Amino acid sequence: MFDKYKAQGWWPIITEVVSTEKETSTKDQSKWICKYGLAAPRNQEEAFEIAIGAILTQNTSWKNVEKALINLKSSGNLSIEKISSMPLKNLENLIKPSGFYKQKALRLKEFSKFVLSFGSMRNFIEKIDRETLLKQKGIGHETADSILLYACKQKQFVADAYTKRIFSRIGLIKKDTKYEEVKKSFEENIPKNLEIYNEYHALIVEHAKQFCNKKPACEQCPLSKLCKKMI
DNA sequence: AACCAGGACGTGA
DNA sequence: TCACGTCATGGT
Repeated sequence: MFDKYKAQGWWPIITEVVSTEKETSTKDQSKWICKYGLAAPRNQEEAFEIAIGAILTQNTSWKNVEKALINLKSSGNLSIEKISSMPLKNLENLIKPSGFYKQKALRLKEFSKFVLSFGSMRNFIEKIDRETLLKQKGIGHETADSILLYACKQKQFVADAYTKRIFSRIGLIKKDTKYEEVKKSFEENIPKNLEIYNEYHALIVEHAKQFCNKKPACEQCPLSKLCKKMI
């Protein structure tokens, strides 16, 4: 997969692009895009954004999550303090494009307050463990592992639905294998290395999007030869 | 116009 | 434990 897709450079981060065109310089023409390959998180703000993105992307396409994140960021509300203190209705409106916006607004607020209970994002990153994180409402296995791996740099393999779909089709696991078991088998069979955990999951997502989606494109798939195609 | 998207939770069996 | 309904917007 790496040969095919190259390094993914997760996690993606929302960044402001300032236009340098002179003709329209009367207005401050800036736009926001989602950028990969930044070696994020480079600071606590990005770590927090990653956690927020992990919650927003629950059963939702990343494209819709981008819209929600840009709404938050461009309005200056993508911070622990703002999300935990702003009116619920405002938050709901900002994240509406990501879907399930009422429950997600609550989850974002609860999570932000949870981080605040550690004192700061830095302390949260230092102290948080998987069991404690899983007790938070709205944070299940995958979201927890995404936050721990990509925001906190802990060696936790993210075994999402894509992972199960690809590797059950290939024939390496059964399709009814539970999350914790899939996670364990990966952690036992690939090098215990942060970069590899990071990149491996990102490649799985890319592969699932390009070829191994619900209706797979097996003809063009780079893994076609080694796959048992157990659709 | 159905169907799907980087899930999680509450419920009843 | 486990299958099933619910939550919701935007793209194909």
